[in-house]
Amino acid sequence: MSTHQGPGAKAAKLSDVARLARVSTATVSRALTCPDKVKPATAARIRQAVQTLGYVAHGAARALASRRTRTIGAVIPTLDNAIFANTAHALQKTLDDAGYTLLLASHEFDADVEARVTQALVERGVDGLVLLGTTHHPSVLRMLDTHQIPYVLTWALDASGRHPCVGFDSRDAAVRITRHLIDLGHREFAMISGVTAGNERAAARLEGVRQALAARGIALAPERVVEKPYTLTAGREGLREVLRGPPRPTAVICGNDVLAIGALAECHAQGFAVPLDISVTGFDDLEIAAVVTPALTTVHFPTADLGTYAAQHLLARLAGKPFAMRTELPVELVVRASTAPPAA
Amino acid sequence: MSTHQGPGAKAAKLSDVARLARVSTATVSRALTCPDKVKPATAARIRQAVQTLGYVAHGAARALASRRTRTIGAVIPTLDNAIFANTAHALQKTLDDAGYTLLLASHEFDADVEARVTQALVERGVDGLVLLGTTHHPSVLRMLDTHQIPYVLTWALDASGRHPCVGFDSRDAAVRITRHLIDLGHREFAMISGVTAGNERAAARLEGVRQALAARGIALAPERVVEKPYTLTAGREGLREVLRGPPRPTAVICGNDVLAIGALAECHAQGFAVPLDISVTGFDDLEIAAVVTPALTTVHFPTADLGTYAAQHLLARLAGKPFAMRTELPVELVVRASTAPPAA
DNA sequence: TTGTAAGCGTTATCAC
DNA sequence: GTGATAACGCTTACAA
Repeated sequence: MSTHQGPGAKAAKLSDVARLARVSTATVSRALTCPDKVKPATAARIRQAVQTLGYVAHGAARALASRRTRTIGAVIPTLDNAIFANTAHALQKTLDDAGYTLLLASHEFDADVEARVTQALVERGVDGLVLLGTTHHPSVLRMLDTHQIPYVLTWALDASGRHPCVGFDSRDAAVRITRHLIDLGHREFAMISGVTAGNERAAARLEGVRQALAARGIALAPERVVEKPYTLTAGREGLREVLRGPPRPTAVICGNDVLAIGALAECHAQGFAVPLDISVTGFDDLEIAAVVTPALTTVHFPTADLGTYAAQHLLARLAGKPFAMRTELPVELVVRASTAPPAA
Repeated sequence: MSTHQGPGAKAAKLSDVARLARVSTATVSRALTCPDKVKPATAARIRQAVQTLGYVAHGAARALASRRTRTIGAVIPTLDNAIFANTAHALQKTLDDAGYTLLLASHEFDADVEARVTQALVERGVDGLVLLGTTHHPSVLRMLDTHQIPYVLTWALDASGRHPCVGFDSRDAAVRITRHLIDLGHREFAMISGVTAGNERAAARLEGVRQALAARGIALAPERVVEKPYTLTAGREGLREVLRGPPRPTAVICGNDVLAIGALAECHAQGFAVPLDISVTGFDDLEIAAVVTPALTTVHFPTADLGTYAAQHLLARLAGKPFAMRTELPVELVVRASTAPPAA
């Protein structure tokens, strides 16, 4: 039963609760944070007073005195890509269950912006930080060190072994999907990559494709590689571009699922049968890719698990529990339809 | 040029900067918040000291002393739906440009959780709050009043006129789309609605459809209405369910675009030509709906603009500038292909 | 333009 | 178990 306050009633503070409950502020503070350290009767009186006054703790004061905010920051490239929103969602759920609040910031693939928003989060006093990827502005890691802020890198695996990380191996995934296509008999490849500048994941995927092809002696001509932002229309454009001039590629690998869906849409628009005339593959694999485009072969990345594990990693560290320095999540090659090349 | 700190160097505080710059803490504070109130030479010395020490302000202390956090909270149903992620993204961009940080919380369509996370944000000391929809737990509005926190309701328009809001009229949009279909000649309708419990937007859309049909004397049989969560597979299921038993509906209205895309996928799976055999319409209209499903008729909601305007509204209030109590954003009926009913 | 000093609302360390 | 009280790091009158 909540007691109604008059409109505009001034916000109560700890001392108000203390006065009403006829105890000291210290006791109220204890009752609020470790209820088992006060006598049940006292605790009840305090609870009652809190109710009556509609008391809500002042987070800043609490943070200043306790030197903890129960807040975790996450810096992601963008919320506009469902795949990151997905990770953010999992992060937020896991943290919320543990009584932590998530502070979310995005940088739209700009390293300077990333440094700025990270500093903003540090200023806000986050107890821990989730960073996406392994390459960061030097000032970022320096800040984390200076302020002794626990952090975890996600969506990638740190090769140096110096940073805690939970992620998957984009390059290896690209190698696997490419080998799969080669094994099916494809020889004419094209790639619609994400923009590799400032995006190590996009770069790793492109590199993996290149490497797997080179290992089998297959060339990937420059005009067969285009870099595009992660949008559907860019995927359509990309397909048109890699189709210029014969021979037509039989396998088009896309940097992510959004590009792949766009490419598929363009295939249909141009009258190609997929996967009969041309094979399209992608990464990330949103639910939508699975439902809308049954002809799509993808590497599925467990992006929600990523958020959950990253959160758990930080929570463990904050609780002083042991934690794995490096967690690699498995990725899955999802073949939904035959992607063999058309008979020549 | 940043000076490197030894690893683990203790975080500097304002007084350290003051000492190094040979000024008082007050002057440093001023230099940091209103640089034009200190002599340029002093400011330069202070900047230098800040650089050298890698000083980062302590947000909690600052918030406690200044009684402002430069932080805005937003409570949304979920990040899992791209449409809300979209609004969140716009919010965050606009706020970031103004030097504010966004605190994001979601409640998964549970009113109690909403109350809890809102309180968490109030505890964090948000300077303002963005709330989605007009119906909220009573404790939520009471808290905002008690703490005098500026807020704005979004994604809906407040009928009472008591709350600042920026949104659109879901019911009216539903009426418009339904009338459009009636005018084309449809008489057999079905609706795959979102879950209306705890979701006033879903309820408003269903109500709008019902009302427009009733106004023209068209019945919507109970078995022609199913409520589903906003997922693609639910959309497929929904279509199967409303198809049970003749006569087959010629027009299926979906509560949002995700359901609509799922329904379309199921139409294809069942061999229906869309929009020849059956017409599918939806709301929200993600980019993906436009690219992947050219047969889809939708009402397009400007969800990104919503985030931008909501942020601007709060920023204006915090700056003491005038602001519109109620902002209605226009929605757009997007017809991408004929949706006339099949000849009987 | 700059310095002094009194808070801001908690928590935490002591005694009791 | 509970109560004083000194921090916590910064802002902001007010004074100089």
